[in-house]
Parts: sequence; structure tokens; C-alpha cells
Amino acid sequence: MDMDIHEYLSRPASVVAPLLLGCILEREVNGMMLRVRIVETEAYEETDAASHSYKGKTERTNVMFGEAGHLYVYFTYGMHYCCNVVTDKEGVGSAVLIRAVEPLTGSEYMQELRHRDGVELTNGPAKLCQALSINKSLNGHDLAQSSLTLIIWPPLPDQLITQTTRIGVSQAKDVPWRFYITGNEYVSWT
DNA sequence: TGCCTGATGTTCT
DNA sequence: GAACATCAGGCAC
Repeated sequence: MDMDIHEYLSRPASVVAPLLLGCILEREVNGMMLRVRIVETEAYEETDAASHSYKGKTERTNVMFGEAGHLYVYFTYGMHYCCNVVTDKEGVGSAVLIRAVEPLTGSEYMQELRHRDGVELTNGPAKLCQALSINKSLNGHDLAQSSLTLIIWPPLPDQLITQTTRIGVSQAKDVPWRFYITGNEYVSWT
């Protein structure tokens, strides 16, 4: 679709998170084109105790407070990267974690990057970063630009979306800001 | 199938 | 010095 993703995504993360389900990510790496479909997301907002932005802007979370439509990549547990789509207006620390995607094209190359097969390719936030070769060098990347591009797709009907509490958080455990495509085999856990 | 745990380093208190 | 938006392998059942 031809639209300005920055404006489209300039809304609270909890609004954008379900809208990103079904959208496409195109990643170009080493001359290979990889395409995936987003099937699971989580929203993190500034007023949310589970969010990295909750305690204000720091060197790490700077990107979360920037323009919507850029990528926020963080390193965690000593060995994993996770990636988020920055949302909301500039100055507001808000982002949507991409928790799982479904491979569309280039899955052979993802297998090489992951040393895994099938749903294990991309059914988790750190797994999909490995499968798409996403690391800290892409922190702050504009998702309207090449090498990693977000293509907006029309919103899915509510019937196809399941909403639950988030995975792996110790704060704000009761906040229901995890969204996934019901029944999709690449969703990380149910 | 499901629980438990080690790996490993950055960020923040 | 502790916590951490995780993953994979091992072992019990």
C-alpha cells in the first residue's frame, strides 16, 4: 500500500499493535530479499510500568521517544535482540514489540541464519531478529527506507485477533496488550 | 509434553 | 549488584 507510515503509526502503541497484524516486513540482506507477515505484537506505552520508556528517556530508550515508524532494537539476556516499531508522537515513549512473524519468501536463507526449521524460524521476538539478521546496527532505522521496510496492510477484522496479557513481563502483568492472529502456527505461545 | 535451568552482557539502581 | 519484553537443551513423566 502507498501511504505515509509515519503518520499512520503516530498513535498510541495499544492502538497500533493490533493494526500491525497482517502487515509485511521486507528485509534485504546480502542481496537476498526476505519477506514476512506480522502475526503477533505487544504494545508498550510511556505510562506503562512494563515499558522501557516508563522511567523516562535514556541513551537506550532514546529512539522510543522519536518519530513513529522507526525501529527500536534492544539487546537482552546477554545474547538476544528484539525489535519494536516506534509509535505515537515525537516526545512520547511508545513502541510495539514484534513477537512473531510468518515467513513468506526467503525462508531457505532464514534457515541458514537460524540453524532451525519450520515454526522455530520466527515464532519468538529474538528468533525473528536472528532470522531477519536484525541487530543493534538497525536501531533507529526508518522503516520507510530500504534494507528493512514496513508495508502497511488494511486492518484485520476483530474476529481474527486474540487479545491477552503480555509474555515475560514482571510489571503490569494484567495489562492486556498482546495481540495475535488467532490460530496462526507461528504465534509464540497460547 | 512440560518444567527447570544455564548462557551471557547491557542497563539501571 | 540485580534485573532483564529470551532461547534451547536436558530430564522427568
